[in-house]
Amino acid sequence: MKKITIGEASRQSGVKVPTIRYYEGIGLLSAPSRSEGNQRSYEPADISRLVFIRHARELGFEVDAIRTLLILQDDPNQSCASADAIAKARLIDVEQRIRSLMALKVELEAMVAGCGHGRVDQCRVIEVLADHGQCAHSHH
Amino acid sequence: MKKITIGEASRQSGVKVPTIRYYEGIGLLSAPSRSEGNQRSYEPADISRLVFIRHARELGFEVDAIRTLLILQDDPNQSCASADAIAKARLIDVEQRIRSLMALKVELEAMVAGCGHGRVDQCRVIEVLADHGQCAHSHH
DNA sequence: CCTACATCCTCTAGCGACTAGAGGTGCAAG
DNA sequence: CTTGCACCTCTAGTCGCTAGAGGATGTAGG
Repeated sequence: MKKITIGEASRQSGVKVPTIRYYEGIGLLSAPSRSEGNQRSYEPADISRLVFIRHARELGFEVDAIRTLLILQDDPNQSCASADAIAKARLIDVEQRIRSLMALKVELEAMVAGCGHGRVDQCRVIEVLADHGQCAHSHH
Repeated sequence: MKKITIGEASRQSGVKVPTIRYYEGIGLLSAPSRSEGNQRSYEPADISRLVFIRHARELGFEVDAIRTLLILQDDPNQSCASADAIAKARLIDVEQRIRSLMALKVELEAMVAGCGHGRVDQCRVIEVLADHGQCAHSHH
C-alpha cells in the first residue's frame, strides 16, 4: 500500500498539518512510521482516528475527553458507560451555554433597540454596561 | 475619603485581585495612586469602571471591544454609533453561537439516546464520532 | 543531471484572558 | 512584638492551536 504523507492525511481528514503534528506531540495520535528521509507516513487507520478527533473537537469535546473516548474506541469490549457519561456531561454543558447565550441575546437586543443613535450619554449600550441593575436578566 | 484597597475593590466589583492587576497591565484600567507602602489605592470611579468591564466580559465582549467602549464612555459627546456597532456585531456572534450549539445539542442527544449502555462496539456515541456521515446534522 | 518549487522537518514563540506560584513587604490586631 | 493576612512583583503555566524561522526532502520539467 502507498504511503500517506502528512499533507495528504490533512486533506483526507480535514485536520491541518501543524495540528496533526501537535496531536502527535500531546499523545492523541501515536507517532507514525517514517520514510527514509524522515517524513511521516500514515496509514488509513490514522486517518480514521484524525476524523474521529476532528469530529469530537467540532462537538466541543476537550482533548482530555477525546483521549478517554479514543481509549474506549480501541477496546470495544469495555462498557460504554464512560463514553455515555462524557457525552452526557457535554450535553449538559451545551444546554447551559445555550441558556446563558439566550439570556445574553435578550440583553443585547434590548441594548441595541434602546440605542437612539444619538450621543453616548443617551446610549443604552453604554448605560446598561455601566449599571448591571438595568439588565433584562440580572442573574449572571 | 477612605482608601479602597485592591482586595476591597475586588469584593465591590466582583473582579478577582490578580485580574485587576492584569487589567492595569494591559491598560484597561489606569494605574491608581499608591499608599506609602506602595499599595494600590482605588477610588469609587475605578470600581464603576471595573463593574463596567466585568459586565462587558460577562456579555462576551473581547478586551479590545471593551477598550473602545470605555473610550466612548469617557467622552459622552461622541456619537454612539461605534458602541451600537460593537453591540450589534456581538449580537450577531451570539446568534450564530446559539445556532451551532442547538445543532450540536441535537446531535449529542441522539448520541446519548442511542447508547444502549452495553459494550463499546454497540455504542452510538463512539460510532457517531467515528463516522461523520451518521450525524443528525452533518453540515458542520 | 540540474534546477526550481512544493512539501516536509524541528524548534520556538505567540495568541487571549487570565491563573498559579514563588519569594518578599506592609499593616492591623492581640 | 509577633502573628497572620493581604499586599507587592515577577515569571511561568493554562488550552488548543497557529505562525514563523531556518533547513532538509521529494518531485517534475528542462
